[in-house]
Amino acid sequence: MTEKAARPGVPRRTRADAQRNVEALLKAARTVFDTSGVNAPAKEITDLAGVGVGTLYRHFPLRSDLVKAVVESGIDACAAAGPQLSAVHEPGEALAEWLRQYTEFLGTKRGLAPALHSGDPAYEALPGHFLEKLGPVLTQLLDAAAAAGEVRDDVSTHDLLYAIANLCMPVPGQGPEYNQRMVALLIDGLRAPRQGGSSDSSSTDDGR
Amino acid sequence: MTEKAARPGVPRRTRADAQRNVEALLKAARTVFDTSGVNAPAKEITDLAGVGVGTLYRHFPLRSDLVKAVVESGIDACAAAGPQLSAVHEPGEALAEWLRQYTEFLGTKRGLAPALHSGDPAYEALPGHFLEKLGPVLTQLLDAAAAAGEVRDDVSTHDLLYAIANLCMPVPGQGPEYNQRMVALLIDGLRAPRQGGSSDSSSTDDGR
Amino acid sequence: MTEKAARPGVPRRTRADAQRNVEALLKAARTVFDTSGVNAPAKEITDLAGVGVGTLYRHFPLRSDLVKAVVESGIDACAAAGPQLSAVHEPGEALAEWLRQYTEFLGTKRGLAPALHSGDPAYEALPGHFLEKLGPVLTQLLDAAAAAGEVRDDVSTHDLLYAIANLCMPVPGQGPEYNQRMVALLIDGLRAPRQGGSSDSSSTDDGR
Amino acid sequence: MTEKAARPGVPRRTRADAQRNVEALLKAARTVFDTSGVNAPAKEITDLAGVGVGTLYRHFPLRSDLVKAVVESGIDACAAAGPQLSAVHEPGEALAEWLRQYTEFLGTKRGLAPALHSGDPAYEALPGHFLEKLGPVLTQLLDAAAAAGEVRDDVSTHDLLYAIANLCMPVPGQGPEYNQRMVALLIDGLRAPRQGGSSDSSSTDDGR
DNA sequence: GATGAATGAGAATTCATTCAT
DNA sequence: AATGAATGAATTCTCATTCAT
Repeated sequence: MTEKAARPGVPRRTRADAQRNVEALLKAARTVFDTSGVNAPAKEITDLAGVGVGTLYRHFPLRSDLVKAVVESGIDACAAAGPQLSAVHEPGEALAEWLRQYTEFLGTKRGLAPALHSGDPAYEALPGHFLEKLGPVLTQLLDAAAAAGEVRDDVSTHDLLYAIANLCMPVPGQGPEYNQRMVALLIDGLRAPRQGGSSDSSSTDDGR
Repeated sequence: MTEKAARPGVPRRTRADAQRNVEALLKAARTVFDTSGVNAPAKEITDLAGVGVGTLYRHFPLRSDLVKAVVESGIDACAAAGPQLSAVHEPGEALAEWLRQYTEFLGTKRGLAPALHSGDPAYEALPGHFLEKLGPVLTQLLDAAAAAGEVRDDVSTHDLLYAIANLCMPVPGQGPEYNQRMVALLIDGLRAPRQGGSSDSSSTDDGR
Repeated sequence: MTEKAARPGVPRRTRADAQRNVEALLKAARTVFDTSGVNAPAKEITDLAGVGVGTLYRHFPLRSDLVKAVVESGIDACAAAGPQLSAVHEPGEALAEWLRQYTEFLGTKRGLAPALHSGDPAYEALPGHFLEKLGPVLTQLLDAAAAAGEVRDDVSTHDLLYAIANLCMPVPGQGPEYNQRMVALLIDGLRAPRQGGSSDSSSTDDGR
Repeated sequence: MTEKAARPGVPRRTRADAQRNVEALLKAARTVFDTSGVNAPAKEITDLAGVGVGTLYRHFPLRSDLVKAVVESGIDACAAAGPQLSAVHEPGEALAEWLRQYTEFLGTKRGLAPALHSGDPAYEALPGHFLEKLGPVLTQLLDAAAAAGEVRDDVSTHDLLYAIANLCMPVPGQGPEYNQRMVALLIDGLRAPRQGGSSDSSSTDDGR
């Protein structure tokens, strides 16, 4: 029990290898997810990472653990951008810009989208992680912009986070710039005075 | 339905059963796809349809055949709505209304979305079917609205068809009305004068 | 639904094959269990039976289903012997003889013993099956013998069924006749006037 | 314990730790064997012992080494009891009492029984260890009792050692006292005048 | 044409064992 | 000596697909 301390010269270093493996796995997973989807055989990932399957299972016992780790990588940077943008832009523009960055961030994780929509209960928790980290950031931006009258106030943080995530799904024959373009369209809709539809559609129950 | 009569010399008596089976399979597939995704075990579908697996394979040798059939069911009605709407609405509103109907149509096929984004090459052809049938219809509406200056002219049929398909992906905790709401936002963006960003953002390369 | 009836000439015969497979599996399982224990790889059994693994899983989804089936095969014959013996023997001898036959029956299932004692919860239900079928039979014999004063009355059906099952566990270097011999010893103990220990042992807590 | 002193020239300092580990492993193994069987994952044992897997393998390279060590722990005390009992009891009672103590000893190792009956060749040697240590002791007692006419003379040491080991297998819903009771029954049979079966069973080939 | 039993390839997962630290 | 990360063989189980009836 006290032996570890009793051997000061052995700082339990092997961790470096383990860390390297975890990173290799993460990197490989990102690649493979993009290539073959989140349900790609574990072997494909470990082969790419150059480790044995056992190593994958040691660090990520559940497939969803790996997915989660991939999802979460980079999310902090995205969250951090919010306050910074608020500081240097008008509320509306800060919001728009953050959404563009968010879109870009999602472009990084294209292969994950199917997992989020797979319906597999194992991934049910994933969106929560997004919300938890990014929700508060976006809420801040959204509220500020709404308060300044620069965007409509009937769209929630949650609405937006998911709508954009949806718009970021890869589309055959199109790259990330397509998604940026569509998101821009949505943002325009957000900033435009609410239209809802002309004359007769105003009576339509459009689910709002 | 009229096929029996179409082959006078062939007393193909069971044709009615086969037809009934195909329909049962289609119905079951729609349900199961929604519930368990497009890769649900074949057994799940055949059990629900009340037929043997063999019957499924006879009519839909490839899984993608079944998916394709499900995708295509109802698409004609959606396509037909275009001209009708053009006839009774202003171009912009006709477009908006058609997109709403398209959204509703997609709501019918929620379970299919993952297939479209699965990356599985077997489903690569699916989007083509959409485009083929619905593309011309939407193009007509879009061009008319753009010509009338009611919508921006830098968004293509293809762009829109996919963007809305993306926005129609199911979101946890939300029903179809959520998707309608987000689509409405996109439509607003489409009808709004192009903004691209406020003053300073005009210089920003916002990916468009 | 009514189609089956509509084709009287097709009596759904394939069952013969299935039945043959089930029997082949049961036979193979009995052999393999004896050879390699109840936890032998499924492949070993299916190879011996000459069927694919899938067939094993179709008929016996759980390993314990197979074990149970093996356990139960032959149990009815054993149960049936009870009344017959009662009819032609004195109570004490009927009991003894039945226990001998029970021992012989267990010899048939030597490989199963470890399963019963594996502690694996999957097999927890197995003893129940024994009890259910054989318990009543033995109870009858035991009560009759006790009533006739030919055996002690402080040993229950349950006690005996398990004790003998235990005594029937294979012993290295010994065949079934060893087990018969030990069971005979137990039976002698059962028929002997209760001793509990001589004079001084009467004060011993002998666990009874 | 006294080993340090036993090797004067070798300043083997860590010996104490090693010893402690071995003991911890033995204790843990006993527990785990009882709980999860002899084939429990090594990790389960090392976790309980609070050591790394490597340590387990250092001291017990083969699983059977560990099992053997567990089996043997306590066996000496059991062996030693024989002569003591002979000294203070009549031959028959000495034997009976020793068998009771042996039963109690086995109760300590309940989890091991499946190993002995697993058929796994790795454990084939185990029974030999029993025999080697306890055989001579029991032989002495048995011979004395037989010579005194207090027990039948057609049951061997080997027979008894195994029969009782079998009777000591855990039975669902029963504790060690059940096993004591069944062993007592066997002992009664041993002490009873040989019966073999009444009149008519004498003609039965009852496997003896 | 319909059925469902059989097949067997494929994927997940576990765990004994090795070995670098 | 101790540790625990890494490995990968072994095994289970599932399911798409075929095929005899």
